[in-house]
Amino acid sequence: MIDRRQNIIEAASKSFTLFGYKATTMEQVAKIANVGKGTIYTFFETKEELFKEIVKDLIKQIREVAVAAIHEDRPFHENLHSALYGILDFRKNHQLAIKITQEVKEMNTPAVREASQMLESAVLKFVKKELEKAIEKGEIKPCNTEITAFLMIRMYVSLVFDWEREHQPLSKEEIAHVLENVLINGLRNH
Amino acid sequence: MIDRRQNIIEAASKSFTLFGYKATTMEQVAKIANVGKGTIYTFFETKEELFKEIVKDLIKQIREVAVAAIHEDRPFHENLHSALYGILDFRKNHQLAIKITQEVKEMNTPAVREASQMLESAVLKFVKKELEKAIEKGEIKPCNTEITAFLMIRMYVSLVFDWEREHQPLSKEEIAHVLENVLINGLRNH
DNA sequence: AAATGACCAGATTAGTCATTTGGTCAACCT
DNA sequence: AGGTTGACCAAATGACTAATCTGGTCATTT
Repeated sequence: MIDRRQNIIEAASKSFTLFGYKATTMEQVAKIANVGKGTIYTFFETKEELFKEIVKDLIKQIREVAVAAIHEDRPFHENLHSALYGILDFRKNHQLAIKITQEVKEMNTPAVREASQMLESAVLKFVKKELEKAIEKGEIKPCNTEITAFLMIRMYVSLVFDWEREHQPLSKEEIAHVLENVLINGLRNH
Repeated sequence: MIDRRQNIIEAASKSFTLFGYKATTMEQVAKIANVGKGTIYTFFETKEELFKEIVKDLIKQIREVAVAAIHEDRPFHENLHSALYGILDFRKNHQLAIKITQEVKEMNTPAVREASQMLESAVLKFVKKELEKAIEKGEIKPCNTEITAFLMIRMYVSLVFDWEREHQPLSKEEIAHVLENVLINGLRNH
């Protein structure tokens, strides 16, 4: 029990992942972390702050996944595809991310909704930056990067999460193909 | 009180619009329609069937709006824009459509969810047909019309409904502009 | 023959109260 | 003395129940 703070974070993370934000009690976290409940409050002002700390870390991990998917020498659409797909794949497999989305849908806890928005906004910023880089390189034409990033993410989320609600799920390759044809090349018949 | 059936439909429509599906009682409908409760059941098997009848009519109206927006001599993207925008504008202003979306979000009543899906699927079919027509005419290149229609609708809904959750709402012209640049022409720098 | 509303079983709701929980702080180690 | 703790509190929660409501039926009325 050397680093009590880290200990608490790990315990809380476990509990949030397992039971969600609302169903996690501070006493539960204290027990898992092997500390008294009061100790938690010497490191974190509130339950919410503790949660935010963990979400911040989650966002950091996501950014790492995205950055790792980018190779400066590859064409823009390939990079964007692997980055976005990586992000969504991470989110699809990361238990805490799943719990957050679940909880925001079925109980709409304010703190959880806020966390979810922060997550979204981090991804938006990332895509926007990539768009700007691509425009500067001349790979794509100038456009409103805010709206375009927003749309691209929506499309990706739709393809990865929503499409399979009523259809066969799409493979990574199919999604890449759709992205390139619809978004990059455009539908127009040249 | 000549056409009792129509009378009931109108009363139910009023009530569904005002209070939503769940909060509408058959007795309420009977009272508004000036008939006995039993009479409703001589025309409609269940509350759900009555609701579906009304939704069917709503879909018909939407189709009319969309069809009216199409002019065969205009380019594909203009038609699609005015049709989709017309649909969403209708939906945004039609009280019953609003109630349905609200209710499916906050109570998720099965009958209402189903109605919402039927609505969506009707729009999807419409856009898909328009895409096929445009491909045949050679206006756009061949593509998976199902996925593409799905994506276009998602994009439109995102732009019209979701974007303004955290930004200035977009004008009709801005949306048309984004549609043409992102979807039709593509982002690639030629 | 068509329309009706009293009626019923099952669902929903309002109200209650005991339990739980986030957060505090005086006592307690070390 | 400074960090740690768990008993403690007000507020929130949720389990439970009684009362009400509602979709649907059907014997009676018109």
